Amino acid sequence: MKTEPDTFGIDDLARVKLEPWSGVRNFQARNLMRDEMRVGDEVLFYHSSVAPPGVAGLARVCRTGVVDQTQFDAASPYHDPKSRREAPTWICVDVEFVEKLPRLVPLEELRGMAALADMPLLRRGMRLSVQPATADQYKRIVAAARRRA
DNA sequence: GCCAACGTTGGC
DNA sequence: GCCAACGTTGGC
Repeated sequence: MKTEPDTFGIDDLARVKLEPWSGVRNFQARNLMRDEMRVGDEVLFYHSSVAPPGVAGLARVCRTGVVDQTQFDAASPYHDPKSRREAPTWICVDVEFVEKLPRLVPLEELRGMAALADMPLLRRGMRLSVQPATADQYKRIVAAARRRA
């Protein structure tokens, strides 16, 4: 899951412990949260729009089928006037803090890892804020962070 | 700040 | 349903 640390980063998640992943307004990303994620799924917490971008920490899906309340909030930048309460358009998940990695694993380093060649994150033009990763990719990134802390 | 990539919007 | 225009994302 990608996030801009200036807005909400791993330190913010560490502080609040649990956060509804609201504000996602892309159907593909919503479908991943709504249809693919399960309680207990491990999450790579990725910091974007900073130098350097990279995986900063770990989180976990702790609730699924969460109605994104910002869609009904007229004052929110994520307000969606077309969405109805009886059939909400935007469904997300709650994520809980697991840990801040001992070091940020930069995007550049991820690009250098052969085992990650197929990760959507590394594809050109990939902007999705929620993306799948395999268990193997997850383990390798965590291992890289611990190997050279 | 630039710009490539890509999603969304809206005219037709 | 097509597609050009536009807006956003996000690395650099």
